[in-house]
Amino acid sequence: LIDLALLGLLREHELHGYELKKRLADVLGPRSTVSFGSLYPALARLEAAGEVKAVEHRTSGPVAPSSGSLKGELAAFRSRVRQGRDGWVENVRGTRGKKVYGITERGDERLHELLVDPDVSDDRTFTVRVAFCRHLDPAERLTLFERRRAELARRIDERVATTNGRARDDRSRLDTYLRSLWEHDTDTLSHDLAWLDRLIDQERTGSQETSS
Amino acid sequence: LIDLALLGLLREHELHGYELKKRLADVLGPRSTVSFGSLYPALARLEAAGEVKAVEHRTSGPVAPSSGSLKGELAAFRSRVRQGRDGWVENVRGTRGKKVYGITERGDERLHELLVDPDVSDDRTFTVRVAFCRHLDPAERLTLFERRRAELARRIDERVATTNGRARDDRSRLDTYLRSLWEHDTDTLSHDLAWLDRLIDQERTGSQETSS
DNA sequence: GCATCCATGTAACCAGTTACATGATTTG
DNA sequence: CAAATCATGTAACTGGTTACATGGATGC
Repeated sequence: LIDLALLGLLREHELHGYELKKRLADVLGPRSTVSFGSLYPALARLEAAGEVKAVEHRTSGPVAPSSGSLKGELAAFRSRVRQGRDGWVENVRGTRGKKVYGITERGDERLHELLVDPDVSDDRTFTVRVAFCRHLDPAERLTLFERRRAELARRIDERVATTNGRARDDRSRLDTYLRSLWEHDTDTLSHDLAWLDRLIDQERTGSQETSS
Repeated sequence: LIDLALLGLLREHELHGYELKKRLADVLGPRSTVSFGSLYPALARLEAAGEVKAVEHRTSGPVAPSSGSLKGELAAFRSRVRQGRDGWVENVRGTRGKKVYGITERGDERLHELLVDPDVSDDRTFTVRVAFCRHLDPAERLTLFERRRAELARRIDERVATTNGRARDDRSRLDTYLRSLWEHDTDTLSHDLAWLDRLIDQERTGSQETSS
C-alpha cells in the first residue's frame, strides 16, 4: 500500500520524505496518511530495490506549492539554491540535508504492476489505486473499475444470501442495532457500487475524446 | 477490537473458540472476521486477565443454533452429554476437547469500559461497538452515537475547509479521478452521518417506551 | 478405516504505529 | 541565541495475518 502511494506521488514530481507525507495527507485525506516511522523505512526499501533513487534536484523549483505552510519550505529551497551557486548543493545528501527522491524505470514498472494487480478485494488499496489510476491507459483503468464492481456485487450477493438463509423468526430476533448496522452496511455497498457505475460510465463515454 | 468482539459475544452465551469465530462472521459480516491465529491467543489473554473463564457447559444446550453447518456441532454436543453421564465431562478441558468460555464479572466491567470509551475515532471499532451497544443503557448509547456524530461532522468540516483552502485553479488542476474520489468520500461521510442521525432519533423517541 | 470437518493451538511474519533521538534551518 | 519548524531516521511495540502442527469426532 505504502509503496503504491509513494511511487504514485513520485511518478509526477521528485519529492523528499517530509513533503511526501504532506502530499499524501492532501491527496488521500488526513485520515489515511502514513507515519514517518513507516515512510522512511519504506523509502529506504524502495531505494534498495532500485525503484526510486535520491536525486540532486537543483534544476526545477518546488513543484508542489499546493497546500499549507510551505512558506518555510520555499525559503529553504531558495537558500539551498543560493548556496548551491557556491557548490554546496553537490553534497546535500551527505550533510543530512533533504533527500529528494525520484522514480526510476523499475519503479515505473512496479507502479504499473501494482495498479493492474487483479486483486481488488482490499478497500484501502483500491482507494489509493483510484487516486493514481491516471497512470493507466483507458482500457486498464476500465478493467480495474470493472473488477472492483464485480467484487462489490459479489459482496452484496453474499449478504443477500445470508439474509435469505436466515429463518424468519431468527431474523426478527436480531437486535435493532445489529439490524440497523447490517442494513447500513448494505446501503454503503450499494452506494459504492453506484459510484463505480458512474466511473465506469464516464470511462466508456469519455474514451472517445481521449488525450488533452 | 478483538477483545470487544469476544466479550460482546460471550456476554450473551457461553461459547468455544471455533464457534465464536463463526458467530463473529455472522454478526459482523464475513469481511471483518478474525483469524484463529489471533482468536485463540486473545482468548488465552482474556482468560489470564480473568475476564473470561473456561466453563463446563453441561447444563444449557447449544445456545446459538442460528447459522450454517451446526449439525455436526449439535451431534458433538449430544455425544458429549451422553458421555458426560459416565463422568467424562469432568475432564473435558484436559483431553483437548472443546473449551467453552464464559464471561466473568471482570469481563463484564471490561466490556462496559470498552463500550463507553470516549474515543470514537476508529471506524472498525465503532462498528463493533454498535453491534454490542444493546449492553449499554439508553443514555450511554445516546452518548456513544452523539460522540460519533460529532466525529463525523468534524471530518466533514475538515474536508470542506481543505476544499475552500485550495486555490481555484489548483482545484481545477486536480485530476478527474482524484476529484471523484474526494467527492465520493465526502458523500460517504454524509451518508454515515445521516445514518447516525436516524439512530440518534430512534434512540430519543424510543426512550419513552423503554424495556419491552 | 479413510476422508472430512471440528477444534485448538504455535511460530513466523507483516504492515503499520508511537515514542524517541538527532540535527539542520528559520524566525523572532 | 532561543524557540519553532523542517527533516531524517531508529527501536520497540501492536494487532493482526498466514502457514503449520496436532488431534478428536463423524460420516461414508
